[in-house]
Amino acid sequence: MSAVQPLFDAWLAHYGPQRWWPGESPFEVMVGAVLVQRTSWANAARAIAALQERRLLDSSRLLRLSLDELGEAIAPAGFFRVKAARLASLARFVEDEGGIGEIERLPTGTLRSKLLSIHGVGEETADAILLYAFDRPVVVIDAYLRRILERVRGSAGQVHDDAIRREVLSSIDDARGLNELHALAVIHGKTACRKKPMCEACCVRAHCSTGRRL
DNA sequence: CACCAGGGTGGTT
DNA sequence: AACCACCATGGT
Repeated sequence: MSAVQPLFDAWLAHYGPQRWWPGESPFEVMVGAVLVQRTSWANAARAIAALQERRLLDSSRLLRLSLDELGEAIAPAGFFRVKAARLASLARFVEDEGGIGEIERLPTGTLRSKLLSIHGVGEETADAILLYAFDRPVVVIDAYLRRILERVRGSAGQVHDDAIRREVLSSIDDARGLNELHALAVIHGKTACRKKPMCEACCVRAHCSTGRRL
């Protein structure tokens, strides 16, 4: 019996469909996935807007810029020196693969391995790119989802990512649902009570003991 | 003032 | 394998 379905149903009913990711092209989504690392979406969005204004949401054009210039453009997203290098390696990957059109043809497992080989792309970023840029049915596991599932499971000890993947996929296995699940987990984590670990009422019921509503 | 935000890397134990 | 410091801006 999976604990995921009741959470998904409650969140969807309460918050409504989120329809992530706000991005017009796969490359823009990839860039956004890096820029938002450990950063609020509001700040990442400013950096994306700055790139858009300079017509840099294009791998070949982005590669022509120096890291200093790139860093200056994305400064609002924070960690700008690190992220400038990561965007450059992302753009180089797209160019080396022959463009987004070629990347779209790769099988999900192959694409995931390639994404993970990019410097600055870890598991969460790779899975977010697979799901939101390329519409692949993968589970995006972030700190929110881990925290929530650990609490719902109740038992001590950490829940391994592969166990989370299997449990989620037993209830939700299509890209559309997995898209909503991750978005709703983030929205819930930002708006519901922040007790660590989250109380069960926050996760499952219509209210939580701190008085903030689900 | 402290704490957080849609992580990942490199170094140390 | 499990920590740890570090990266940096903007909002609350």
